Amino acid sequence: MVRRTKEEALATRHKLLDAAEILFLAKGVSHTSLQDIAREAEATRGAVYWHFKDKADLFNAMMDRVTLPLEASLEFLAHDEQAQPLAHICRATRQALLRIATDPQTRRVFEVATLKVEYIDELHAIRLRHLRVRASFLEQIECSLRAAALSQTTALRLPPSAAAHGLHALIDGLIQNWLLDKEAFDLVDVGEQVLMVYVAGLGLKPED
Amino acid sequence: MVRRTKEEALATRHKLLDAAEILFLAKGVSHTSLQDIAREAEATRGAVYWHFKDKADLFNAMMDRVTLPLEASLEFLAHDEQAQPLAHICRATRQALLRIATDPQTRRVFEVATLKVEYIDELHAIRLRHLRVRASFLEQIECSLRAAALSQTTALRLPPSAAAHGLHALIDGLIQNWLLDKEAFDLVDVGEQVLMVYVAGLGLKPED
DNA sequence: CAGTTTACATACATTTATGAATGTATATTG
DNA sequence: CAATATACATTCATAAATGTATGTAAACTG
Repeated sequence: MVRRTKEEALATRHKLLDAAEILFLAKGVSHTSLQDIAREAEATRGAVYWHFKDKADLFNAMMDRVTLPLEASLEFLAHDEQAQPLAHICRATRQALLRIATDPQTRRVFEVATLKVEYIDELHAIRLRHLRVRASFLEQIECSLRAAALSQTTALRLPPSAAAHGLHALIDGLIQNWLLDKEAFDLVDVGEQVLMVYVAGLGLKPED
Repeated sequence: MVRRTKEEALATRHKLLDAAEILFLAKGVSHTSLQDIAREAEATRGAVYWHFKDKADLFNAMMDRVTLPLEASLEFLAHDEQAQPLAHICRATRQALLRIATDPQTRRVFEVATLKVEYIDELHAIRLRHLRVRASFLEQIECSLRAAALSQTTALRLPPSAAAHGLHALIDGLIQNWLLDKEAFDLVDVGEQVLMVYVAGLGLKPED
């Protein structure tokens, strides 16, 4: 009944994804039925199946809504600012941590992706996405680290690849542990501090 | 039929847990039915429900089988070796990484706990366990870092708590990322290197 | 060695999720 | 403005998982 206009349809699509975020976070992905999602969004499973092929498809759409813009902004930052590569890393990291700590939607989706979903073939896309993001992140870091070492005429204490893996693990580990218990420490503050420690350990002097 | 002796019963219990490890890893916890587990273990759901209350109970038993001994050995190491606290951290870390990288059961269970299960209230125990292990780990690290700074008569560049959180995040992040893609880097080698970098960044000189 | 408990296997009842099929009123389009 | 496609809602059939209840033969116990 009451066929909706295109904008209204887009709105229900977003309501469905909003509902999914909430419910996935609360009950986990696999324990949330499409029925649940429809109910929370004040729609029916018909609407769900109209907009999405199945739960995996819906899940991916939910991820896209947050990660695609985020990746885009990372890409954007990457092409900016070739001087001061180290400062660039620090700023980008700080911005990401701040975003996770303050933007509810980003936090929700990150938490779902980290703690509320099982990485299985059905949701293979999430693993691929994760790996893809990581790869570009690593590439970016490695490049910046090389540039920083060059401009400071010091050699890194590690092969750049290993150094980049460490830096990434540090940030990733911080995020995951913070999501597990948000009271344990301040994500942005501690993140900034330990990042400084790590780059200092690499033999680099802070820029800026 | 054919009632088993106590030892045989224990054996089927272990077969069930073995089966659970395999299947959880392959299909994820929530997509593995107790039927699946029973079949894989060449038993029936009757056996499963005899040994375990439900899937959550079985899951926890599976975790215990690996983490309890592991925690015990950590405890053991903790009371050892008060001199050279830094070297102690390095050795303990190296040993843990080595174990994850080489012992199939440990790796399986870690991978299940990290990637193949949803942290929801039903499995609340897993979150609590995770937090408990982390807390004791942090305490241990923080203590060792203080001791190291004291013995080297240098001040840490960070408050010890933040320094410990960073170190833990570094190791944890490495493990998680390695589990996500084991070809990406060598866990033990890179782990050792980045750990050195981090403690150097803290302002400490390597012991040993 | 009789009684009891153990260690399961089997059967049953209930619930629940899924996907497909169908219905339908309205927005959109030529 | 008629035809068609859209945006759902409803219904149905099927499958599958769970928990419980019951059966049972052999191990254990006094």
